[in-house]
Amino acid sequence: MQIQKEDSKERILKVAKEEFLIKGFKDASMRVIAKKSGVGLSNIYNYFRNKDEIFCEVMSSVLAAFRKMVDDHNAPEHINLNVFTNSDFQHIMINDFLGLINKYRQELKLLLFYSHGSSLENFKEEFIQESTETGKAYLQKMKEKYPHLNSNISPFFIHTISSMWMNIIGEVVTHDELLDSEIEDFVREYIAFSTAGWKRLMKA
Amino acid sequence: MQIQKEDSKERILKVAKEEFLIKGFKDASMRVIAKKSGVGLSNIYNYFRNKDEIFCEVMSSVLAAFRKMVDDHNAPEHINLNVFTNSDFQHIMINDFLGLINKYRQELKLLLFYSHGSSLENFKEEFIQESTETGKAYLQKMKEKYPHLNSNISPFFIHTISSMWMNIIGEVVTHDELLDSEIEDFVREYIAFSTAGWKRLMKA
Amino acid sequence: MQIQKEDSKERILKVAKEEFLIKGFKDASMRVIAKKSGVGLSNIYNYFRNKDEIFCEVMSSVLAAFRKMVDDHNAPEHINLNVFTNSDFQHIMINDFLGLINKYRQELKLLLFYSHGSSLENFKEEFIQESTETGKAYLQKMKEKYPHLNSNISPFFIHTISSMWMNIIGEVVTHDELLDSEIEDFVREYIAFSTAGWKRLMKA
Amino acid sequence: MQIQKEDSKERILKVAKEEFLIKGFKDASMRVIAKKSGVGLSNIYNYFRNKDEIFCEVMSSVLAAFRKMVDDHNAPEHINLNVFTNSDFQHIMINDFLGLINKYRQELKLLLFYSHGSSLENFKEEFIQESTETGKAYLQKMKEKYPHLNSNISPFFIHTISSMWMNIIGEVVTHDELLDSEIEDFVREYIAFSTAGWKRLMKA
DNA sequence: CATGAATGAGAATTCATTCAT
DNA sequence: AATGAATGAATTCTCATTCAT
Repeated sequence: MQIQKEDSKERILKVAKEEFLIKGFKDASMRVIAKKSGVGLSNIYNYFRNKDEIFCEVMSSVLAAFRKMVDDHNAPEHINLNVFTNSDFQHIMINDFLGLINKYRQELKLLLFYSHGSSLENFKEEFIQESTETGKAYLQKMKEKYPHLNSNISPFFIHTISSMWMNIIGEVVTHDELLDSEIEDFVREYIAFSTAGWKRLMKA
Repeated sequence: MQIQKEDSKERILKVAKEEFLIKGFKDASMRVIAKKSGVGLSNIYNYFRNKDEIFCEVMSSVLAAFRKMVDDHNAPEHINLNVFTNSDFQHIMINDFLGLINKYRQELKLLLFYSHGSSLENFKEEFIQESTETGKAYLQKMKEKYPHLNSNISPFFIHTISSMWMNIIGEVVTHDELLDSEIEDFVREYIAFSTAGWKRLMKA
Repeated sequence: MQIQKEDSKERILKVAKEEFLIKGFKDASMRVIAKKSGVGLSNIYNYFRNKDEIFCEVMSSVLAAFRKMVDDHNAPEHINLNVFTNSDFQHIMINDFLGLINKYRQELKLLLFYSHGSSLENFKEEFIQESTETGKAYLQKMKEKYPHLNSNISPFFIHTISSMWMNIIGEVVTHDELLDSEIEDFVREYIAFSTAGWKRLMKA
Repeated sequence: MQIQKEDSKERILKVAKEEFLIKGFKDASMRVIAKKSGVGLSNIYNYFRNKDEIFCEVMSSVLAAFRKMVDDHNAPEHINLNVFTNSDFQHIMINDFLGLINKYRQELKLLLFYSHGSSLENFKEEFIQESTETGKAYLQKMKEKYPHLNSNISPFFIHTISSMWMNIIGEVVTHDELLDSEIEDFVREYIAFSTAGWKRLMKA
């Protein structure tokens, strides 16, 4: 019947991703995925153990890239006390983020907005938590090195800033229509905004 | 059997709110709500047309308060070009927000995180959109009044800032454990952070 | 459509019993039960929480009768050291059993042979265990009262005798075709057989 | 990948036996058997026509041994009118049984308790039926040879005694924990019990 | 205002088996 | 002898909602 043979798995993944983006993980139906993939419903289970495994496989590449990026930024040679205040540094980091976003726009959308019910539903919260801890550690080091600076920032503020990062990613990812130039404008503005903000906070 | 008679509706609303907070709108079950309310399942439909109407009714008070607050802040006498840069002004506004949050913590949680599947699922997006338009109008007026200031902020930046506000509300609402003092610290920090940011952006 | 209205539950129970007797608990299908009952599949779940609850309800009467009979026989005034050796006593007990069997033939069949997968699947084993303990207690008392008798019977023998009782019930229940006279013959023979057996064992 | 090549069949049989013992014939899954055997699911069908054939092959040895034992005992030179009443004779027979049980404990368990759904599910009943006929023939011969003895035993009693034999086998097979000495005690007791029983029945 | 029965579509997953290679 | 894809029917149970009384 179907012309294709072995790419069933790829078709399933492709269709599943589309369905997840339309309905969300929980409301996406295996029946529909099967039908749209031109694959027998039960046959899907020869490729994936369950719906969650499909979701995770759809997400695997972005998760790996995400993890790699975070680890790179946390690598010892990059640990630098200017993270928040140095706009060059921020530029690099943001551009990395933008690269990720451009490549994995759909997956990030799924991760941030459509993962409810899957085993990745807590990813965002967990990542925020992790970022918060990283942020606290930065401030701790700062306090040691530059005692004259105010590094006495409340934990909840750091948490909120981490959350904002995720929020920004969510916004960029959601707005497919943004031109590159618009994003660049935004980035410039955000860097100006936040570096000024951090300077003020820490000079107090 | 049941002592109460007419407060059935109140009991339904109370139980429904709890269920929505536990399961989310979509996954909350009418059966469970009926059982926990001590009300016959079909009887619920004498009080509400459907599950969505329950959700909206649960949410009606917070929506009204929200609307009122926004309208108040947008009232002509409050329109003021110091919105972003004057920290006193921000303080007032934030305190209003905090009052709302304290009073409607659960409802806001529902609105921001548990409304998927309901007719209010787009509330957050719509509100962000509205705020964005308001923000744009402010800047427009600013440009007219103080031509020397930079009011050429990209629409997406404004949108993102609006989104951040919602995000912050979400964070505060989520963290029930925060002490008042911690929130005060956070507010002071955030005001310092953002007013500095805005000043820098507009002076450019 | 259907002429009957309120007896749906009864029809479901009746049909379910039939299906269980044909297919066994596990292989009986809710769909089939629904179809044969002239009831919508999902409607069954207005009457019963799940398949197991149907089974238990089908079985409730026989379980109660069973329990009552056992308790009666274990009542203090009936505790008697001639249980095994006195044929009159056995006659009474057996006749009670036969009454039960006649009344609950199908249910007993379900309980003994068709309960696999249900929450009652261990009933037989548990009952044998209980009977074994009761048997041991009898022998213990006997030892105290008539020291000259041999009451040193191995636990496994007692267990096996208990199991045999269940086995006999199973056989009688299975053979619907037996005439009352045939059962009477059997009972007479079995009593002769077993009382002689016990006497020999205990005189040793 | 796998070191073994041709013993695939043996591995399948071994694993299948384990699965049957855990889940029963019907609930044992071909997929699981394949996975645990390290054999492709469809490859199993190169060795066996279907699940039933696996079960039968697992059971073939015990069935042959069972058949042989029964035939031996029914051989003309062994036909003896003391079957029931002579304890020496019973001892021999029982020891044969115990040998079988020790060697084929698992298979007997499968045959008696886990064969539901397979083509051997009626083995027990059929064997009981066969034993019953054999028993009747014995009694018939007895009646001819010793007219003064009561050989007028009801068919259902004979059937039940045959069933008891199977029941006893089931109990012994089930209780893996029994020591040899405990089994010996039990056998001695059972022989005493049943020979006394039979004597009483036939002298009447 | 309340009840309980009914509906019909929907969910994910599992099954033994077959087929083409 | 082995693989992996495919099949098609089956499973129990849940859902929001409606209807007649």
